[in-house]
Amino acid sequence: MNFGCTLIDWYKLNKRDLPWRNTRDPYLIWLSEIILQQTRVAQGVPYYFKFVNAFTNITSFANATEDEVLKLWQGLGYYSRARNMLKTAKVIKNNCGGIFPTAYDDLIKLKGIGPYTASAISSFSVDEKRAVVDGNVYRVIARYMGIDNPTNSNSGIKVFQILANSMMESHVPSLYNQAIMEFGALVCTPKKPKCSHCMLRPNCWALANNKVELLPVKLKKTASKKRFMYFFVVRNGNKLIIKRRKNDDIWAGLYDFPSIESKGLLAIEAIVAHHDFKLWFGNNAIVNKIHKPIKHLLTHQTIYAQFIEVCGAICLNKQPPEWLHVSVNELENYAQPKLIFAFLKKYLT
DNA sequence: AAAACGGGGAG
DNA sequence: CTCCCAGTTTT
Repeated sequence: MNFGCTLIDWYKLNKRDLPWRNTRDPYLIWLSEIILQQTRVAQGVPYYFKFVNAFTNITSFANATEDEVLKLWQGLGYYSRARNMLKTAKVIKNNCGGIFPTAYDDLIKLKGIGPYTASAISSFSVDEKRAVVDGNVYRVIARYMGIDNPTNSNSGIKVFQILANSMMESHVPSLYNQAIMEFGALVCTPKKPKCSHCMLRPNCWALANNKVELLPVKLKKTASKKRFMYFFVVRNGNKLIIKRRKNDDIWAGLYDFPSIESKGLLAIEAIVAHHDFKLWFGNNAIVNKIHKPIKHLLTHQTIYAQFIEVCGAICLNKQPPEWLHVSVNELENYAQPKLIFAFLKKYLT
């Protein structure tokens, strides 16, 4: 029995019952695929339901505001996915008559849809013959075939795509693609793979050569950077000052507080002496409360954050025009980074 | 070719 | 703590 048949037989018996399976609707497949980019299934499922309920079809999605979409996306990370979804929804509404494309060559032109997602949507919706290559596929092929090209190198990406295409053979693309990914997620896992009861074990190169834990090979990623952020919590009656984050940094389009940033740890004396602090709050501002520092871990940076409540003589005329005064019960309409959301939850109770 | 982009779970 | 997840875009 060959590779593909073995995978598909296993899949039919062992697949998970996931909410985006059993549909050919490219809109629903697109929702699930964007949500699942660099995201575990368990984390993505609730968001899939949120979006399906909020937007029944691509046109209703296209009519949303960016704030609305980001609010639904809050907590999922990689927020450019949400902003790109809205751009793509508008393009489909305005240039494709609201009909979601199913052809790889059309899909690949859309924002947020790369080679993996275009392959997934085109194969799952209309069985276009396109082999998906995601983290699971890299792992299964690297181990089964004994491929040690780095999966995140330019040459490695090419090699794995070619191998993935040829290994699909003449199997039903939707079925084969789902099967190889599900197998990678459930059996050929990154850590502690279930080799002992793997049906591919007779032909697995890595198992025969005792290299299962060493494959796939991945080039080391850049070291995590440290950042020190100081957020000013300014209350004006029942209103708080928030602002929308710029597009040149993390959390683009989400809302946080006026803040300053430093390369290193700052004492409170240095914070109140900071140029921006004096500009915004004047010399008579009172630091009401200094919250305990928080260490917020991201994949590529470690953020040391501190929330500082400020009151007293606020220089209202020196406030940047982009600052918003939002009443406490309206805050829930503004998407916030996890760090800010977690603070507000405690602060407001 | 390399860096940037979040948050969570497993080990 | 490190690794990596149904990757894509930007530099």
